[in-house]
Amino acid sequence: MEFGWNNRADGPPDAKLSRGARAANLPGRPLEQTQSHRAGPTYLSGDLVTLDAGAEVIAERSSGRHIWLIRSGILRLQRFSFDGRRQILALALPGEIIGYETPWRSGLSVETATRAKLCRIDRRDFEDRLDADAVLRREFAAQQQDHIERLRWLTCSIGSLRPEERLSAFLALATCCMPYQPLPDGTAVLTMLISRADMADLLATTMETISRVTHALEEDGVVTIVDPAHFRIVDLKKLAALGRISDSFEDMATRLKQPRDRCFLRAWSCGSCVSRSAC
Amino acid sequence: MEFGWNNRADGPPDAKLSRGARAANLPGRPLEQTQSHRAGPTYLSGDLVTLDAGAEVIAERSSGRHIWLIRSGILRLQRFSFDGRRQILALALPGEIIGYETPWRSGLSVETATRAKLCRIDRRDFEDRLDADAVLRREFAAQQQDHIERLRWLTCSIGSLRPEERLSAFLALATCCMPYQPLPDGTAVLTMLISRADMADLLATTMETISRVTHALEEDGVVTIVDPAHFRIVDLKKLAALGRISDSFEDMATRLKQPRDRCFLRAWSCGSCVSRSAC
DNA sequence: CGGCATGTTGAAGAGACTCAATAAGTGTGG
DNA sequence: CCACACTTATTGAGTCTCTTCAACATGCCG
Repeated sequence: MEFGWNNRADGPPDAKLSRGARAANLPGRPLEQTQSHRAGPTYLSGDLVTLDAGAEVIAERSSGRHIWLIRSGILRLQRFSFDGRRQILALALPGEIIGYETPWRSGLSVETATRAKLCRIDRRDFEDRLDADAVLRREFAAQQQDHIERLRWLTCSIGSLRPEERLSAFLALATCCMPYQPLPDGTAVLTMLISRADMADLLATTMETISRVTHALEEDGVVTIVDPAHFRIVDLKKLAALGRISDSFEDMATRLKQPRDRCFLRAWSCGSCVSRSAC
Repeated sequence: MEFGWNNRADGPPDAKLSRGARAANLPGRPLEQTQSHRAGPTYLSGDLVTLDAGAEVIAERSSGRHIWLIRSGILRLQRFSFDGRRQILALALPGEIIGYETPWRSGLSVETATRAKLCRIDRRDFEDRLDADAVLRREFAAQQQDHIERLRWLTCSIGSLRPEERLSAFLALATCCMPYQPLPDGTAVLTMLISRADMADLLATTMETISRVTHALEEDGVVTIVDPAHFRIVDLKKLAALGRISDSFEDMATRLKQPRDRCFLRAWSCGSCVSRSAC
């Protein structure tokens, strides 16, 4: 079974499709709303929660009593610096666990970057389960490892690549974890699920630079901008080369595409989740 | 027992003391030498190895069969980008395990940043031991967590701080893991064990900028440059504030100062190591 | 239609890099 | 002990990328 948005019954709704994307029958991107849908103590353990984009999932100073399994959507792990600037440290994808970071002090917070469905899990529960189940343990260790490697990629990119190179790499990798619909001519259309601001804060640059660089890539004929949320990837190989990840692209792609969710989703498909087909 | 260089019998030799430092009776910094002392398959498992600064410990494409316990000295985990530029992703300190990164492909390598004593351990051995010993397992997990947090700090610093701020934070943190000798007047002298080039490549800037910023900090009266390898820290609080880590300094300091080595050093004090007092 | 959020474009300025020259310190040889 | 080679660190000048700030465009929704 392949892991991909195109095969999902609960893919993003078509509500915010631009004219161009609607005509081409492409998936739309959910609307970002700053609706602070706080995760209060009202949800039962294992309960399914649906949040709009921009909702706070874990506050900077949180008890850390709960962790979250992502069923759909994308979350961002971020930190605000003294002057209000934001650095996104990681995007978390469906099937991944987020919030297990030890004592939740270091000024990190987690928000939804898109509309998302989450499963809240009690930390104690989670640890007990992991202790008892070697398969889960192994899966979780693999996730942690993936997390570290992505963070290392990010650090190296920010440290020694130019914004254009970082963005190229990001777009190339995004084809592995965002809707990516092939076209008859061999190219394919990527649906960018996160906002320009999120891209900028992940890649440690500004919205303006992202915009400029995107258009520069279009000039170079590597991508075409269908509309702000849809890029036609003309030359994925070249994109990876520009992003300096030609060598590691296969590896990174495999990990991003992995059906990470299987065992966790099975493990926590009980409770209120089991009653919904979306799970 | 406190973790500190000043208490160590095997601290850095005084051979390379500058005039100023020698007069003040400060510890010296070992000489950087590009002597590529490859770790061949001749060492026995658990064997103690002494390497000069600049020696390759793990090559970019390594089998990953061995991991290393650092007994003294500092190692650097690094990656070279396409144009030969280097990004240091982490410094590894005494008591820490390095080289456990899964399949050793992603272009990472490990070298000594100072003269170092290492203990080579067979990966299988290590894993078996970890499986059997909950204390070791916990210690190792804590190390991994520390590693992630430091990497996150680095990412945020590079992403949203200026070189001067990054360096300030680094100097403040260095007081926790490099020789730091208090003076009667309340200030203290930090011995910088790594080279300007390493500082630059860790903080994602250039040697020139490091030099300029260092002198700017001296202008501001936060530090005094005794000689290239010795800084008198006049105002540690202000340094941390400049580095934007006032809030988290205590936390980070505690973790850097932790006697990380105890259980690992005990666990692998057998074999050839036990016969040397340096262990 | 107007309000609002998001995204794009332009112009100016600053910060950091590059390149090059110089200084300081170390080790070697005679 | 000193001259020499060599590494490491510092300083200077010029350049350029990227940010900043501002205006403008676009799309969505009431």
